[in-house]
Amino acid sequence: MEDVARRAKVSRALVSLVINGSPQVSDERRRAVLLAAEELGYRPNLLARRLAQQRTHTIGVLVDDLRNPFFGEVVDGIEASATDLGLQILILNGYRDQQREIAAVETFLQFRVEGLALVGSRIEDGDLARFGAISPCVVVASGNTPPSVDAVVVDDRHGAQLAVQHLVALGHQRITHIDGAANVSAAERRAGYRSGMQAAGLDSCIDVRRGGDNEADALAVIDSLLAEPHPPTAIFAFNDLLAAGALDRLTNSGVTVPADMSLVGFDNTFISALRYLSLTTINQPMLAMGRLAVDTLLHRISNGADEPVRHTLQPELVVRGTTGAPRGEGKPMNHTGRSRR
Amino acid sequence: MEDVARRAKVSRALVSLVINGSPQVSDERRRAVLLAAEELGYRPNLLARRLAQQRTHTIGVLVDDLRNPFFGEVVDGIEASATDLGLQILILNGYRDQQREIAAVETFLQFRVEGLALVGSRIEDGDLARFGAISPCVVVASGNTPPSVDAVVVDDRHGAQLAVQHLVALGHQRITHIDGAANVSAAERRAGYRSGMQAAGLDSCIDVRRGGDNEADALAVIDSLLAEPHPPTAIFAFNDLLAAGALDRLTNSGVTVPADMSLVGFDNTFISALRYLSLTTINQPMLAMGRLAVDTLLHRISNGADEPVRHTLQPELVVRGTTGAPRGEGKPMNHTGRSRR
DNA sequence: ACCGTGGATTAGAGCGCTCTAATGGTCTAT
DNA sequence: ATAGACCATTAGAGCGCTCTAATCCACGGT
Repeated sequence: MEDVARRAKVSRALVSLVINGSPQVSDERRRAVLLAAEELGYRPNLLARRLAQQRTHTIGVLVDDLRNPFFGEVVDGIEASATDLGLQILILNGYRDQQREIAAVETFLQFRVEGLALVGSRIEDGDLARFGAISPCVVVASGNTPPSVDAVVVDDRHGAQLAVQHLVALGHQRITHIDGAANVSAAERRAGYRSGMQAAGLDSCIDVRRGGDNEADALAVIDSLLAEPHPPTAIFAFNDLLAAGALDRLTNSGVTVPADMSLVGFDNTFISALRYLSLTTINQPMLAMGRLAVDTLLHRISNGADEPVRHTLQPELVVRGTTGAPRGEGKPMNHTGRSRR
Repeated sequence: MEDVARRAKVSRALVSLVINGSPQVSDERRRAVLLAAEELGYRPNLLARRLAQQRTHTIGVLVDDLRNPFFGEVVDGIEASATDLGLQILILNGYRDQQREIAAVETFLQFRVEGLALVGSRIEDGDLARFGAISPCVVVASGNTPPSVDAVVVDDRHGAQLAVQHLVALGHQRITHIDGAANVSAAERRAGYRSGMQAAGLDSCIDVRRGGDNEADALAVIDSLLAEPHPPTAIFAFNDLLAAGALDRLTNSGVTVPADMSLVGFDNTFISALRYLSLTTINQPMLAMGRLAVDTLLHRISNGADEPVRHTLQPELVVRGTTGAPRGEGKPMNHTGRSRR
């Protein structure tokens, strides 16, 4: 900077003004500075600027699992909205590990980020409260209900109800839920399934099986289901991956989907949209969640320590090819069933 | 820091020493400082540290498309290796756009990163050379051959040859390639397909169709292929997504895979591993590429401006369920063909 | 000729840390 | 007792920038 100033025959302060696009610089000087900067290959030091400015214009985005397409899309929403507002985002991956997530937040804090967005975080409420006291903080897409910081979540319970309602409308009664075990949103979706079944007067058909969060977790469940004397006619899985695993095992066992068995996933990740799977699922408004997270953060930044707010977005049913009427029961059979290998 | 020093009744310098874990601090003072820091909730300012240190311990990782699982895995390799070495990584998404990628690199440079890893970058060689002159720089997984900076790539040509060899060994002759159009690695894979066919004496069967990089791009190609009087018995697609699209269109058209048609993808992304697809594909050693990228960067950092090096890793064939012998031709028919819906 | 005005420019302190060189203090050898 | 050595501690400059307040310099009005 010194060098640029000397070369342009102005003071360092003037260089700073030019770099920051101040209007009160004569065109003549501005050109001189720009030229000198160009010639010297000058690039302002962001570290120094931020230190001096006492502002970082940065929000820290912690992603529980960067490889999860669901979270990836939320991050895209955050980034889009943040860059619109001239904020930079700093992404750190939590690798599905609470300790690493806490460490990541520490890093953000040391960086003096102006806000924290925790996407799918596993951090517990106590720590959350601590962080929230230091920096504006919003939790995104974490099923548990953190009362101490702002949150942007989707109504998992309602999503599960939508799935059940869809199946019931098609004429299904014996609908089994393969759950998400200890995953963040699992409890809510389980509850939604239960209340959906009850609302349809199907209390006696309620059947929850322990699943997990990936493809393989569905396999054994399907096997045991098919071995039973009276298997269900429909399955609602905790997420798309589980549904994909179920689909594989079902078709390999000679069960035709959806003619013999209907199948609903959750999340509407791109794998459910793969034509070959064409999974009926429940969509979460991922981009909207990301945007809303930034808005919430900004609101918190300007309005200080009000009560934490909680934004709940609504999921939507996405009907694709894995659901239809049950065979010989309820409504007349739906023969859109795709013929596959 | 001032406050901590005062509270612990020591100088600022001593606080700095304690924070940095210097061995030459008496236990007594160390404890006093740590206590004071704890009580005050002191968190060192990373910006200031780095400015003063003149080192950032950070490498900038530019990802062409963060949502692409292939790149995601490369980044994981980079991160794992970097954190082992005490380096922080800064991730920026290029959104498949050259302008945004260049802007991202600018940001990295302003941050004074100590190295640049460009994953799947679309930045051209001229700009690359410019960046490489400013900061150590390694290009990862970009098919084009940048002579001016270090590179870690996979041998796409060989990968394509492996695919062809596999199909030929099964007895296929009419093998069509659905290419990647203008994508970075498309030309190399095309060339590998061609040379593989030639090596098998199948020059006359060479058939390249224009594809793209996603599922939908395969649809029209399959339609026209099936409309022909003498369709191929096998298809080698530019990537897994394209193969997934092909698989869908084929099965929907009543073509059984692999009995009537074999199919090979490329990348070994997790979608090819989905049981329901079970795609034969070509694996790229993604984690290894990430690690090697960091090694290369470190080597460049310590060894300065030698000639650029180019590390080429070898791809591998992963046989799954979409390939088998052609019907009634070559070797006896392979009936592992999965029965599906 | 003088003052006031307002825009362009600059001096210089300060952001929070690190790091070198200097200082102080204790211990051992003479 | 004294010099030397060695360790723990500290003073203070410096990292590259921003930002406030001060300065400078026309210019117009009286």
